Amino acid sequence: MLKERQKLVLKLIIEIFVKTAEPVGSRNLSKHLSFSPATIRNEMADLEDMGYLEKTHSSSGRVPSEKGYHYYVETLMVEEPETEVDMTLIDSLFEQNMARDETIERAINLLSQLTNYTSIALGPSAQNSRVKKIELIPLYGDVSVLLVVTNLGYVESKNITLPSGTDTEELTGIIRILNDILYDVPISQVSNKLRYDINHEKIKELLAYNRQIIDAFLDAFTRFTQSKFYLSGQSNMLYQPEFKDLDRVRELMNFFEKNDILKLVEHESNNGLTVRIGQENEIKAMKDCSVVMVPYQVNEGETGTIAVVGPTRMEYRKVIPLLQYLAKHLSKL
Amino acid sequence: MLKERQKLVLKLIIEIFVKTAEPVGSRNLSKHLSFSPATIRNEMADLEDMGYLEKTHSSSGRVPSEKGYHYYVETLMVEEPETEVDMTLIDSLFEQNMARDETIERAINLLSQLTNYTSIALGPSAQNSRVKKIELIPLYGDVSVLLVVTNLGYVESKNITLPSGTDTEELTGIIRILNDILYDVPISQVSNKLRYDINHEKIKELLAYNRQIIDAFLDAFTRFTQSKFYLSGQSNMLYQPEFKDLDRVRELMNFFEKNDILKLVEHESNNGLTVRIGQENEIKAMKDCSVVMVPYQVNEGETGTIAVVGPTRMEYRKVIPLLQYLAKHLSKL
DNA sequence: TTTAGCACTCATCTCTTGACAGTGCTAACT
DNA sequence: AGTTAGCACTGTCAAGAGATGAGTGCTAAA
Repeated sequence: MLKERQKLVLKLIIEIFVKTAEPVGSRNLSKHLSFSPATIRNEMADLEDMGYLEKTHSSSGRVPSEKGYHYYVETLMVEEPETEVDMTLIDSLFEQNMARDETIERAINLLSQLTNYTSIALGPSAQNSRVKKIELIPLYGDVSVLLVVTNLGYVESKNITLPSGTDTEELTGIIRILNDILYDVPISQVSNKLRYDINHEKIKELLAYNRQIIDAFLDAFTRFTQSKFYLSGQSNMLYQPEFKDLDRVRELMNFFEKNDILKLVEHESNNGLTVRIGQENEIKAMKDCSVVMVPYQVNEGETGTIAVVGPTRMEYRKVIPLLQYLAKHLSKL
Repeated sequence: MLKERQKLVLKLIIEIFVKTAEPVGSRNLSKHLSFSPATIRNEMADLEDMGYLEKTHSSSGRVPSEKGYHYYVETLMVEEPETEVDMTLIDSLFEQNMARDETIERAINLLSQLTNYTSIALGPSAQNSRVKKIELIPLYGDVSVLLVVTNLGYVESKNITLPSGTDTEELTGIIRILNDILYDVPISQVSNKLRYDINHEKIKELLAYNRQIIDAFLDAFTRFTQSKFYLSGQSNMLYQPEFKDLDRVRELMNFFEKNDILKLVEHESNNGLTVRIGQENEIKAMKDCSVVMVPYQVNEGETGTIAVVGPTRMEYRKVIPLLQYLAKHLSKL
């Protein structure tokens, strides 16, 4: 158990380090505290022994350890008061009443602007919705567009070229069959149903008729299962002093460019706030980085995630409330 | 007019510099040529006087000037023979017969992989297509989804909440009116038509009835006019020696992150290959960068652009044929 | 016209040095 | 006991001094 004064010192060190990114020395600390540098040095030595602080070299000031950050986030941290102002900015964004996709995108942009870190949103996927209606609309020549609409309003389309001279009535027949088979089937089960439920007489009929339509379907459906994702403020990281080394920058930017970030954000079983500090995200490029993520719920079973990626030296007391506030807003949409 | 030997020297300097990114000296050149360093130095001095070469400092080797690159691209350059191999890779990508969006995305990825530069594609916009069909499909409660389909198969949708207790028949009536008014109207004119053609009796009726539907429409239509765009291989630039300076990196990454790249790629009136070398793209972040772009045509009036961004010291003789080859393929889709 | 030779110019790398920020420890003070 | 002043010690960082080397321009000879 930490003594009160130790807590105070730890908190101060973290908050100063978050601002300056420089190891914090006893002289510097004593300006904010009513103890002499020597006393503070003793406390720091103790905190280091307990694993809350580290040194960058034998005669440097102290730097928080991952354990230190954790303790800070869990017990020491108090919400940054200025965050209130930022929240009104979020409010006003939501007042504009835009389409959800755009709202998420703008929210993520705002978030990375407010925090100066990188923001990520994983949109809800259509995977949990069910087929509502399938349509085939003739366009020109032999080309038609296939439409699939789900019960939550997700839409996917794909152009297909039918064998020339296909009978229109026959087509409407096919579409009717598809609607019969697939109505109210969850998106996640459609491809199985189409592929393996071949015993079904009607599907046999269909396959015999035109393989291409089925393929177009499968294509459209796989697109349903890919949830959109938004990324903003990557370049903010370049202004963080921990990325003054070009190799680190390359590593990080490569990482952002790949879709590996998805793995990072896949939220934990625990469905509230998750804070992963430093090494905990096992990705090499994310050394010295932390991820804070919060799920949001859009509909029954439809959940997405928003997250902020920053250096371990992150303004948790600002980021965490902002993320939670944003998630609450998004859930209300 | 350049003498043959001068052309040879210029070409060699450019091709060596493209590989090494180091100023090219006379001794180095003489290894590839059957003249002594002194002779070559004389030619280089002449080429510098004519503005094809530059020095980084008084006693450094030579570096091509922008004028030098231009001359190279226009007259000296011969297609890199290995590009053939890359083209078969492009071929095999197109054999997979994916949806167009995905094809473009994958093509751009491949392109940045093959070149080690950054690739951009500007998808064709739906702006030039016409309204084919409008539908309103009830989902649950008072929520319906609005669908707009164009004659080329573009689809946009938007969920709307209708005033509770809206009559279904009334709704189908509204949709019929909208279809009547907007059928075959070019997307680019829809919003004008809806907004200013208010004299039209039927629209008056509609507005009186429900403002929300109109807004949903306008929203869906504005999304039609935004052409998708694809960006890949940003981080490739970080491995180019011209970006060993962090400030440059920040500038460039910022630029990539903003949608300003669109401005860069907006293709010229001249509808073939465009090569913009160095300062010609007036954007500060693009100092020392070149852009090579080629339009591709998808349908009557539907054109997009693909482009490669790299350092001025770019492998033009590889990039240009690849881009053109890719554009040809995309046009065939 | 070509080439060898030479003096000269920068950029770059390494080594040294001094300033500086911070620590741990000891001894004195409350 | 807990706190504080003093001091020797340690590591980082920036600036300066050579030393090295690649490359040039110019001149004079082949």
